[in-house]
Amino acid sequence: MVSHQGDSGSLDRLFHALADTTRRDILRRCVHGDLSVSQLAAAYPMSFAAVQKHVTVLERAGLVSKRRHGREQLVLTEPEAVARARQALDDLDTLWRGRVARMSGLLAQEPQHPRTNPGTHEHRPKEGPER
Amino acid sequence: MVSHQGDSGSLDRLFHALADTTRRDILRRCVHGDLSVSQLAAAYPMSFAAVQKHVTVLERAGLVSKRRHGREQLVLTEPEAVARARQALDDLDTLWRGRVARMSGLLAQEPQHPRTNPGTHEHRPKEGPER
DNA sequence: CTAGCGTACAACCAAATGGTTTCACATCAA
DNA sequence: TTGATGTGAAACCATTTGGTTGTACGCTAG
Repeated sequence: MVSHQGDSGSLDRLFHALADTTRRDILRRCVHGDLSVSQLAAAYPMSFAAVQKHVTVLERAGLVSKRRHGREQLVLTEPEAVARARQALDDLDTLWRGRVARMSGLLAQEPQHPRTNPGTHEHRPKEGPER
Repeated sequence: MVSHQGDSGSLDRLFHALADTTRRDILRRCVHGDLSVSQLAAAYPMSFAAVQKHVTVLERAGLVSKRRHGREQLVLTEPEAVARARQALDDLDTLWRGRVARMSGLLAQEPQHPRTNPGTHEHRPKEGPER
């Protein structure tokens, strides 16, 4: 497997869309698909246009679709896009697991290159400076 | 159990760090943890400082850690952070699945309350200049 | 010790982001 | 028809991002 993802730009858009609290909240609210953009907008302390932009970002990432209902647009989250994002993370994890398996497999025949095995690595050496 | 993640800002940082092809590639290269920042930088068509900034973004998101080896800094990806991101996606998916189950189960006795009060939903509306 | 490498950080710049207000256009209700 | 409502898109602004170059500093090699 390790499906090497085709389009990196689409993944960029996907993760970028997920990288905002408001947008993730919109996704959560729209699993039912019965909220219009304006109903959605009423739930947030920002303008209608701002929420509309968030929805547009989600739409271009494939994370939601819109369905007309009269003059309203009902927003519906697309679980397949979420699955695509998860697949990318799974690929990373698989890579990591592969590394572990390979390490334990080669441990016998790779007799300790002086500083190859870090052993216990400490967690979070320090907090990076504010940028 | 749908662990409602505590810090939204940390998830923002996580997904933002993942939303760049170069950074995802760095993550892939650093599963083995034996590459220094300058070795890493040699692999990309940009300056050392640019790669260093990418590493900093990954570090602040918790996706990599650095380990000093002499005068070099070896970069190591942290699979636990990847798991955190995946957990967030799983929560979304669970929500979606729950919706399907609930719909087929409760369709008879839940006659569509038109609009749930927007104000009562906890949303954590981005306190302060967090962005 | 001195030279050089690897790293960190600052200053700077163009472009993108996230927000605002405003205007235009459909569509529904009366 | 008239008017209110829902949506979309533009212009604009402040801040962030992603890149550059330059400089300072720690560590290792000779």
